Amino acid sequence: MPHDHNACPDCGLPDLAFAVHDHAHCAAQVLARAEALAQDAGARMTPVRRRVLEILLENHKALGAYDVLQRLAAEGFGNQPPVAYRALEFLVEHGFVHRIRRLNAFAACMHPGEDHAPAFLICKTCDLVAEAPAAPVRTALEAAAQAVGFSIERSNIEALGQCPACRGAA
Amino acid sequence: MPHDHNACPDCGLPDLAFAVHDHAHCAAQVLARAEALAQDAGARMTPVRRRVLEILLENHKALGAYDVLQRLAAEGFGNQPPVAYRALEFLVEHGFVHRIRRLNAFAACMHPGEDHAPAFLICKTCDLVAEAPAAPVRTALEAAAQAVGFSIERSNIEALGQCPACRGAA
DNA sequence: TGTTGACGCGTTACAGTATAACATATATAC
DNA sequence: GTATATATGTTATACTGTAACGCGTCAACA
Ligand SMILES: [Zn+2]
Ligand SMILES: [Zn+2]
Ligand SMILES: [Zn+2]
Ligand SMILES: [Zn+2]
Repeated sequence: MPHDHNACPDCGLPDLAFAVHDHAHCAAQVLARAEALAQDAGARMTPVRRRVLEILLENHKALGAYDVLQRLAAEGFGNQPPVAYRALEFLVEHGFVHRIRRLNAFAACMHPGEDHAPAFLICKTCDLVAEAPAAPVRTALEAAAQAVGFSIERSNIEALGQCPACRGAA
Repeated sequence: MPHDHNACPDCGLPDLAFAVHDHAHCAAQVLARAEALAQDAGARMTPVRRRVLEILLENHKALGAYDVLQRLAAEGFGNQPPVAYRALEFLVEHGFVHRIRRLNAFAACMHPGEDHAPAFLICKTCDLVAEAPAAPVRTALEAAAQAVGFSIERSNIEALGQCPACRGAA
């Protein structure tokens, strides 16, 4: 039986993105897991790729490709768009990063290796992005598709609103 | 009691986008309804706006803003991006057009005035875009958000895959 | 009826996002 | 150690979206 999707597998804290938590720990765990998974898959976690993941792991926000690129350039990596886009593409393909279409941006996956397809909750006030467990949502979506004979390959479910903290402040 | 969301309110054909149907009739109905709704709302359906809606109603596909613009320019309207974007913005705001984020494109709403928030089924083979009734999906999404204290304001649910016809052909 | 203010449209200019194509360097496979 | 595949850097360009200004039109109102 899998553990609660929305909890840190190590410290057990629920609701990671929106709750206060030891994010250094959170990020380190995810990075280590991603490294191991890449190793297992025979994928090469090169310096640029690792660095991009680290940058995205700095907080639970989504960054545009050009934001990432700016960081990379400042650290001596290439300074042209493909440098960022290629690293991001690799990370997305391997499930280490999610693409948030509504924001034209990318966010580190907080549950790498769990083969999930979460719903993204985007706080319009603090910009935090959380991955919500979306199994029931996908089931309903799959049913809706099946009703008209459509077969789903990939899907994106994104919600814009307010996180608990920002709602409380308002 | 509302009629079946996925049926033509006039001819009753289900599964409009993917099923063969009299699309001229389909488009005319939707256009007429949109005109009436705009009238009721005190919104001005100007020539450019009407034309953009007509263009999007030509088939059940999504068009990029620049595709629309090209059509407009060829017909003597302005040929600069804001012309297309402004008309599209108006149509989206009034619920006559949906924005498909995954495609950076826009598709005519086939159920104007029904205050719906559908899931979009995008066929990667024939490019048709269908609106699937998504009430259960939204309910599940709402539940997932509520579980972490998040309040949703807007959301987009988009699925990429194959429509029945294209799946049959393969 | 003449003024005025809101709105829509056209245009210029620019900002932001993404990819194609080629050259170089690096790492794996044999 | 060479051949082969993979990754990186770079140039150039394509695609998507918006800010800001000026003009014309239409409706409200004095
Ligand atoms: Zn964290
Ligand atoms: Zn994830
Ligand atoms: Zn139709
Ligand atoms: Zn619709």
